[in-house]
Amino acid sequence: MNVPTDKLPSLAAIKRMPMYLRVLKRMSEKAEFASATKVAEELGLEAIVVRKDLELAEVLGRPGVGYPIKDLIGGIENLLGWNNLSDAVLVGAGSLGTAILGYQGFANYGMNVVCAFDSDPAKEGSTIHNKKVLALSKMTGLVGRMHVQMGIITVPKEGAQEIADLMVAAGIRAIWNFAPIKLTVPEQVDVQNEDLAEGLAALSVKLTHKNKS
Amino acid sequence: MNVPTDKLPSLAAIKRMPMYLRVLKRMSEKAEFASATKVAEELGLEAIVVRKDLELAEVLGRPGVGYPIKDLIGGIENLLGWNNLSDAVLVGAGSLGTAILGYQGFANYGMNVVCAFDSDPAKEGSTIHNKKVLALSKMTGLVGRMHVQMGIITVPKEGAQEIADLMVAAGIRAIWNFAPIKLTVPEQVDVQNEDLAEGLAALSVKLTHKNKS
DNA sequence: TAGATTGTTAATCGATTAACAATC
DNA sequence: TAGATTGTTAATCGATTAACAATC
Repeated sequence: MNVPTDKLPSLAAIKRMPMYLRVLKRMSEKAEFASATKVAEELGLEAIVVRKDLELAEVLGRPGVGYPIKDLIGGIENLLGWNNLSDAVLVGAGSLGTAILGYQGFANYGMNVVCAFDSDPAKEGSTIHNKKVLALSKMTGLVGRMHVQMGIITVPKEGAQEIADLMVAAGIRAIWNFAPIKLTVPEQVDVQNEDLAEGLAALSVKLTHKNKS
Repeated sequence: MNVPTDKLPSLAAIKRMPMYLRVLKRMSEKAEFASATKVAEELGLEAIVVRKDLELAEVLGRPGVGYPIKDLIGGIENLLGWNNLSDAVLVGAGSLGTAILGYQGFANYGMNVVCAFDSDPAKEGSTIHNKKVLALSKMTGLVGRMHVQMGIITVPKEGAQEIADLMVAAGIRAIWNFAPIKLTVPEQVDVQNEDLAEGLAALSVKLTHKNKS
């Protein structure tokens, strides 16, 4: 049952979607239609970029008017799979884990963090930002029972591979990895690495370049 | 006093540098030379990518042998401007701010977070991960006195623009922004936006796609 | 000498930007 | 009708990948 082979979305475009979603949700309170021009202006982008990206939502726009905002939001959420929430578990209730647990609005981003796990007995049983912290030994069972698909790794890099192995064994299919290390996982498991140092590197070169010239 | 116009580094390559730095520092304990082949293997990249990227460090490699690791590390740090630490201040001592203050190894990434600021009087005077939290009103003076160049914004989006304005007025030249909002700043000020939702979007489409096919 | 790996030029690929007819 | 904006095709740009002679 294959759909007509859509244009395959570029990663760059996908990464811009959350930003569109935020702006569109705000605009939806005041208007019914949004033009690419307007959205671009709000975000400091070129209108052509926005128009190309919004194609991916597969919503017909009206020349001279713009796109119906509600449909656009629906289209983008559908593209990302954010129209029905995925359950996730987080392992590593340190300060980064805590920050992520406290991040408001993952619900807007298609994700429901069920609970956290930590191997430190002192943290076991506590509650962080309304999420229970459980013993790591309970993860496998819970993930299996609830068919949790997504795992978030916020442990120090030494323990990250081990946690990834546990997650994979438990049936998790996508890993959001904050440890600065390459994880080895079976190819059917998706991994998204976050590396804060990337952004800092980008900022640093700009600053350095500027100071030189 | 211009250098011979080097190849201008691509942003993608720059963002891979921290990863190289980590691997090379680890390898430097055991070996003197590292080949692009070996580095690529460690990181799950293609050797050609690594070879091209390492060009930017402007270190001569030896055919059949590889690159002198120490020099390579120096070259990369020099490229990024991480050989001499930049001072930074952080505004917003919430859970994300706390996580960043606690992040070990910014010293490896060329940055020294001097202290944090928060507008909540209850936090004033406290210490988070060994960094003092001061009243926001003290920021301008401190930044000016110490010639701090970099500002980190970890306040909720409602307050972010205001903080950016304060930072700019105080003389900050680069802003690392974690609030999900477009900041308006003079063009000579660099901004690096971090948006966790980007990575989540990328992971979500992969997962969604997989579940469909 | 044989094997590995660099440095560099050229080819490919993909994403961004431009152009413009169609249409609200 | 005039102005704005879409949808789409083509042109440009930049990054990745391939190829290979030079050399340790």
